[in-house]
Amino acid sequence: MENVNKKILLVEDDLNFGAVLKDYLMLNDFDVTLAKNGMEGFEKFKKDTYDLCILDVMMPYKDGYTLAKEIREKNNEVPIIFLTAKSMKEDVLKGYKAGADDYLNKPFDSEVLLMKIKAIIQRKSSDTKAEQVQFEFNIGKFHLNSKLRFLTFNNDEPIKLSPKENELLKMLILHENDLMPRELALTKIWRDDNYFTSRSMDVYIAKLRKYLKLDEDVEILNIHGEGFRLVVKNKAAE
Amino acid sequence: MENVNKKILLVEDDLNFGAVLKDYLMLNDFDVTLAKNGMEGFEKFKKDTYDLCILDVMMPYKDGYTLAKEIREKNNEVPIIFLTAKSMKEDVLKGYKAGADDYLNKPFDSEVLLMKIKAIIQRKSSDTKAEQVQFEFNIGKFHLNSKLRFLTFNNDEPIKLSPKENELLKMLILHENDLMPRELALTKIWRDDNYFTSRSMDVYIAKLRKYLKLDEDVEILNIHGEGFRLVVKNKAAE
DNA sequence: ATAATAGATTAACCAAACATTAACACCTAT
DNA sequence: ATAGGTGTTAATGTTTGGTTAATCTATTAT
Repeated sequence: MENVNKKILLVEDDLNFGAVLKDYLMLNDFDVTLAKNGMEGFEKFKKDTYDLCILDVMMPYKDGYTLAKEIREKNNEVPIIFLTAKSMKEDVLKGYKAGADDYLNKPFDSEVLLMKIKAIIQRKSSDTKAEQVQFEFNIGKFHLNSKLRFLTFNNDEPIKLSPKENELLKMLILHENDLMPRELALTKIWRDDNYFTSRSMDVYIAKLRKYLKLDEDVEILNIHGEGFRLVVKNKAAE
Repeated sequence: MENVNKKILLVEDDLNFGAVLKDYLMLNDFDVTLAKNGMEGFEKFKKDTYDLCILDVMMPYKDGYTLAKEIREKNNEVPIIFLTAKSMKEDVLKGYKAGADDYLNKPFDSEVLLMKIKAIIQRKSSDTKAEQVQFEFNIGKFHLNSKLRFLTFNNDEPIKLSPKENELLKMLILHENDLMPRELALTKIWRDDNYFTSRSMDVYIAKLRKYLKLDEDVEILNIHGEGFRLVVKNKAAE
């Protein structure tokens, strides 16, 4: 692949500051799209793919956290950096919970931001190298479209999947017939690994099992203490 | 494998602060090793593998940056967080250049540190998992998949193995036809060698023997006072 | 030969992990 | 306001895994 510039979505309601920051980043060889509020930011996010999102926290109508959550529902991977004037602990924690990769208090030094951006993009691009852009999967007699989040069986009406159902099923399919470690799903999808998220995951496994009952050859098995395994029997007959 | 706690190397010359931070992290289910200077930190780093390093920047003899550079020479992947009293831009940049993943100014909020640690470990944890060891074995007419923990005989339905059964059988296979010392299994699998774990192991040997009865050429023999020996007869006929 | 030690096997028991359904909280859109 | 969708927490039941106990058998040392 050629060396294409990294694309950044910058959402900042302070138009002056936003323009200055955009120029600075563009001078440093990033492709920057500027949105002036959360709504516009989300629209632009949906229309394109970005390597990084920089979100101001305090914005009218839709704040940075809400936007981050919406972005996370669409894309669980893209790095997010929050910009904020306040440095209150609650806000920082809220940010990390919303799936932030980093946090920066205003006023900040632009060179520091640049370093952070480079560090984050670098580490993402290394573990994203096996990145799955693929979003259509066949499993037994099912077909999953993980971009539109629906699952079809034969010619039945498609089953709409929630974001979590979709992510979990996709991860199971990507490990078809192999172990999908519990911990992996929890850290990647739930972004936290504790007793409650683990119970929550069990609930979703039960939901998926219910859907998958339509094809008796498809089954989610548990490997006690390790994780789950999606198996497809009679594959020869496919 | 069981859910082992993440290991953190903490290098901090302020013994008081170091001990407090160590306790706090251990309360949050991390395995913490504390080193009181750069030299000791590097020694400990070489002796073990860690999921994260937290380095104080200002330390006598060997500062945090130098240590980070040494660590990066050995390991390009392990996440590093710097702790520093100063918030000077040059230092921050120097830190990122040395391969930092994050940066925290003292005094900092311990909950914030905890969030950062979790965020960082999560995003790293996927590519660290690539440790592919051997997990498929043939023994007589059996086939063992020790990753998915099952044992198949011919085309029979796979026999599900418990973690202990699986580990023990794997160890026996790795010593095929040779002595597998009792003490080895106890220290490696049971992590303790006493009367009760020894009885427990006998129970597991009995369980394995029951499974292995399917193939009359495979047998677990006892070597009195020494250990066990997995033998395969008529190997020529295989 | 016999006592002492080591091993074999089955069963009983408890704790942890998992499964499933229901209740609840939250947000969004009507 | 309210209905629908999504995700978490609670409540309850089931399964699995591991230890311990009880009872027997084999081996070794004297």
